[in-house]
Amino acid sequence: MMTGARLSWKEVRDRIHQRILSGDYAPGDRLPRDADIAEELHCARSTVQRAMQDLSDGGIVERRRKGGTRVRSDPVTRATLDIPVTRTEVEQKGARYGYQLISSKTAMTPRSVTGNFELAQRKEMLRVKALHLSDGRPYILEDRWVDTTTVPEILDIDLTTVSANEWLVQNKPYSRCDLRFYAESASPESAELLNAKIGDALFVIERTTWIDEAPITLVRAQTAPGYQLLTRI
Amino acid sequence: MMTGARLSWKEVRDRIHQRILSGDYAPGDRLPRDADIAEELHCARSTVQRAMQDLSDGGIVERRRKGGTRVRSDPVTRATLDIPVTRTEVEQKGARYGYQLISSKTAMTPRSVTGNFELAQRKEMLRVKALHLSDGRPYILEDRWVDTTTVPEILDIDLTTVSANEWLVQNKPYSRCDLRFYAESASPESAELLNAKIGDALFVIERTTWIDEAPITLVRAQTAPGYQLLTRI
DNA sequence: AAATTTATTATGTAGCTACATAATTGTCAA
DNA sequence: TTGACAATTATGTAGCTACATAATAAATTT
Repeated sequence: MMTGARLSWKEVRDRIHQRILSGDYAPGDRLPRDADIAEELHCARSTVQRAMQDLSDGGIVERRRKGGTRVRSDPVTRATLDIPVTRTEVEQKGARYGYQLISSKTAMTPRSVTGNFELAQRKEMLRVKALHLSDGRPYILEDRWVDTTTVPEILDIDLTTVSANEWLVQNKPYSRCDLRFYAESASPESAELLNAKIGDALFVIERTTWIDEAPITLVRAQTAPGYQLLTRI
Repeated sequence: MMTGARLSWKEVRDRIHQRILSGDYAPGDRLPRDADIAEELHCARSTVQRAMQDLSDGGIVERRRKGGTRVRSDPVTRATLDIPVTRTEVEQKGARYGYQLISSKTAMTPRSVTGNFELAQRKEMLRVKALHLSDGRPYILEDRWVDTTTVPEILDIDLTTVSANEWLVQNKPYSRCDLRFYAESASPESAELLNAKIGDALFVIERTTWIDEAPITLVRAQTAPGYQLLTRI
């Protein structure tokens, strides 16, 4: 990684970050202009620019034209999450993946669903319930609505052999995705399917996707007790 | 945004993304080399490089030297989360922020804590319990361990007036942060403090931070019933 | 003194070149 | 056939220039 003469933009970034960490620049302080840092570190302004841009993306500093760069005085913890296809998630843990379709039928969406999609009107969609298994044990219970106007092909898919999760993600890329995380008590139905006790605290991942403005799917994925979501390294 | 003659790297990115979305390039397919795309779109290779890098960061494509660029065949949902200081979070919702210190005393860390910090030995740390309020109602109950070797100053801070959350984030920047999300049933103690019922499903945010290799703090933040974490737009 | 316009300044972006690096492919000898 | 080495190739990075853009500061007018 260019350990010799020239500094890479990542090295520049880390040096500047280090100065912030060590207290050289405190929250709210203004940093020197890119050009001055470049001169000091004997590198090009474009290198400093890339480094600063990365620190800005990471929520470490704030940059404004003419105003310069300053250390964020209201720091946020910014994290990146990866949510893979459930099959992959299970297999990456070295477990055997299993899948069961519970039900699949068209129905009128409740208001909570149209609300999530930011639709004014309720409409008919395909509702698919399915269970993902890890080494034969319940892992994730998903309750999904698929917009059959946007994705009519879903009606021809045999969802007993391919999960909607997998099929959609492989065949219907989305341009927008909203995620929502919360906790919920297990209903009698969920508890039975997830092999949990009624009232157990379940971690829920809710995902809504669109292609342009058109809804694709909304999933409520209830995870089995003990499930944890970690930030990627 | 340079709508005229030249294409910005974001426009290039969006065009390539669009082709993937429309099915021109399917998962697993190899895209043309940067130079060819540059020629086709009448822009510089560096512009395509920036666009591709962004798509790669976003988990849309995979790039390998010599191997070229291909559409990820195992797509992941990648999301960015912002977790602000609790005060800011409350105030951004237009609510009045409140804070109560419950307890603060040094104690021997249990194994679960040292495990999170990746420490071999148990050690004495400061344990701080506090309640964050939104419009006077319980919002987040935090149970925190602070490494007094790394952050000895914390012992001189009056934690009845300043929350450890705020003081640490303003004064002790971290170089590494691990996050963990899960659901948990309310214990009798938590239920009372959070104004919830015993056994209610609570959403928990667990955060561990380090400066270089040295532990700073580990917080278990139990949120009040109804709390939801959303991805930033 | 307030409002408007103009100049200044720091960051943002695009284009070009040159070279570094990692993978793969091809060649040749043992 | 296999192993080692060399050539090729596509991406990655750094440096430079030129100009765009936004925000502030200064100057000017009302």
